[in-house]
Amino acid sequence: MRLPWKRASDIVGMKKHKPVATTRRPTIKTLSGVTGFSIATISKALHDSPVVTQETKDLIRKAAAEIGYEASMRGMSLRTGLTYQIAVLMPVPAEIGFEWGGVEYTQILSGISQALEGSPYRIAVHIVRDADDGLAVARRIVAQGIADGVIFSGIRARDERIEFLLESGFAFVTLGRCRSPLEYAHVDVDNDWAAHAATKRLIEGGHRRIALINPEPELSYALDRIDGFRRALASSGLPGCDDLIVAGDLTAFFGKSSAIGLRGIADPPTGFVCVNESTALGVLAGLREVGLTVGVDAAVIAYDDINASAYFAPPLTTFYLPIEHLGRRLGSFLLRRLAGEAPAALAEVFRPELVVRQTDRLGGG
Amino acid sequence: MRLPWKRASDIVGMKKHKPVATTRRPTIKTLSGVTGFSIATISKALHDSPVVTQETKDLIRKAAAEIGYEASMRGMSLRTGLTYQIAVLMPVPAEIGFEWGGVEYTQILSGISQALEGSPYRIAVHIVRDADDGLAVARRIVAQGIADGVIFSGIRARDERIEFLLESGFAFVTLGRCRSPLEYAHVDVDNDWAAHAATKRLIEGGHRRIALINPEPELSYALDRIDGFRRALASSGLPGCDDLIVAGDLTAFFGKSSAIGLRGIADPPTGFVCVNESTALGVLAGLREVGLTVGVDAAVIAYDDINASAYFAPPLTTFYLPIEHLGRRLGSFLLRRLAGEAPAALAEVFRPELVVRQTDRLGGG
DNA sequence: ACTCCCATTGAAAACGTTTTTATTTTGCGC
DNA sequence: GCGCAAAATAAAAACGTTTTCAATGGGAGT
Repeated sequence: MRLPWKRASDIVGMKKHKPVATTRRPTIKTLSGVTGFSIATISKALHDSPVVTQETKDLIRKAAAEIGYEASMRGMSLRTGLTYQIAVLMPVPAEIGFEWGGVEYTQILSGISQALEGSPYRIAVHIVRDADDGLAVARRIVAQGIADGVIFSGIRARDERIEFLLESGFAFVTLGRCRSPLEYAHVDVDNDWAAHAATKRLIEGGHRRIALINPEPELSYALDRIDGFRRALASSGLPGCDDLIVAGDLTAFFGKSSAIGLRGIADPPTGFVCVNESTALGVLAGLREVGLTVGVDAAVIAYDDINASAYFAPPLTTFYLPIEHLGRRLGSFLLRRLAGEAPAALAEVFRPELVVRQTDRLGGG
Repeated sequence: MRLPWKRASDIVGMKKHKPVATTRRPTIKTLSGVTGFSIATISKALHDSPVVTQETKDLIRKAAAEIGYEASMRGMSLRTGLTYQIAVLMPVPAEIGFEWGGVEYTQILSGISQALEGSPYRIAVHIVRDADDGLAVARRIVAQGIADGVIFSGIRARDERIEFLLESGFAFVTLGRCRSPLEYAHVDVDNDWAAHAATKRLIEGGHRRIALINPEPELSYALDRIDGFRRALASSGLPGCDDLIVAGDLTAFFGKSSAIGLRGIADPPTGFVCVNESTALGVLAGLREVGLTVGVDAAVIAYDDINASAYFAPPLTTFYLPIEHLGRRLGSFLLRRLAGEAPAALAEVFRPELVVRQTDRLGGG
């Protein structure tokens, strides 16, 4: 192993403009000198240990506040083995290229960060290419103790990351559920319900041939949506539309090419259920390109996008879920997990809110 | 100061399924036992110090690789005073609400992360509400040594964060430049040029009244764009359009209401230069609402968005810049800064690429 | 008054590094 | 073979905590 990295002390260009007033930040020893108590007592006092008198605690806390003492993360970290870091696995496909759908993570991070406010924990972002890479990163995080907990998404029907983390007893929360009957902290969206509702809505609008623009089928929530989609058709006594289910990445390009392709087949779809806003935008563009705007509707199940559907032409009916909420839950669940709560209690499934923006009736708009 | 946070060791629900095979990860002492060398020699060998024989280095490195030794970040951190963390200040307005434009940070993070790959540094995301909050966070980072360097954006004409960090000698890189003549590492976009080119293009298309949908005027790049905008009009001998410059947040809502408002005044604009895709989408929606599609064009200067303009109706001409590139530069500049390079050498201004998608001619489309 | 115990506090070790200083080994000239 | 400098390695201190264990004190019970 080689560490070709220079230390900060080596850095030449970093001239400290205030080299004289170099008052190092106070340590526990400084506080010991000020108060006269030993560092052991001080540590205990600041941690509210029952063995130390209330009077002493007050004294020490007051002094700490006065000299502006804050425990050094580095010292704590070494001693306790903790890092006070929450690893967030952010999926970024290797080849981003010109288009990219992965737009929702800013809000997730924002939500998590809000939940972590006031705690000593910080977010550390780890970029992962795919689920396999995610597993590798998770392994490294556990093996090297890089973080105290992990948050990740893009859950697959059978998810090795979940299995591994459960086995190693590491704290984690997922956005999404796998299909294995495992017990772990998670936040999810009721995708089955949303897909069912969206499909049902189009059926009630008179559509009988409905397409489902879905994400890659390894993803757990892709299956959930297929379930809801099929259920809606079946319960309405309509023939299944499995031939109109397409799966791909979440780009507008995929939406567009799917729409064009599907409109070219015999008995083409007149309604589209889209996985997110990007694909919906693409579908609209595709329909325009083949000269269709009336008689074809689209509904979006967008719980992870920029909520721009209102500005599309035509405006789209969506199932909206402020993903920041989910992020906040992810963060607070992980904190509670780290505090010792059992994972069984840490689960929540959100139902997105229907935002009606079009009539969804065949020929309407 | 009180630390109400439990340790990992307190956590009850975290049963280790493999309590027996609890082989702690090897430390430098383990390696010392294995090789017979002292920990001092080992440390030096792994850091490629010239005082240790090549033979010994090889021996130690081989042993290290065999037992899978990796230096503990915690130990290093305490000793060196470094954290091996890069703080990225991610701006998130307090009230996200239903709409939100801040969508680009995922790509920035991805780029930075790519640059950091192979280095011991990791990204730590810090959410900030605004520039003032950013200053407060920067102060805390410096005072408490939370990170070794900072990356931030949303630079203002006069930016206190830059001033503070320069003064304190802390390593940082900015996305954007302030207008003060200071020397610091930065990455930026040639906003003046882009605004000039976009405006010029609309002028050549026959437009004489052109609106500029701009971000809030405290931002440095808002001023740059106004400069380019004015310059284009002036050099074409056209009267200025300062009355058509509007400033606001980067949401589609702002774009829409601006377009509607501007089309309502006397001598309304027929061309729109938009700050980003969200506002452009809003402008299109607004123009639709007032019954206008022909005779009015829009150009987008979008270097920070989802690149969906191709799917708008009509498709928009944009100035595109893959922001991930900028992110990569930000990361590598910070690494070089940390390695001691002078900030003067660490500056790069990108010129976005024109992507023509419409004729931009008055009446065309 | 002498133990004994409990309540506080203090001393010291430990976490895993890096770095300074000291010690040992080697090579060389005589 | 001896002395000495130089080269290589080892020892020890330090970074800032937490935690175990020891020490001190006072009060109650006899």
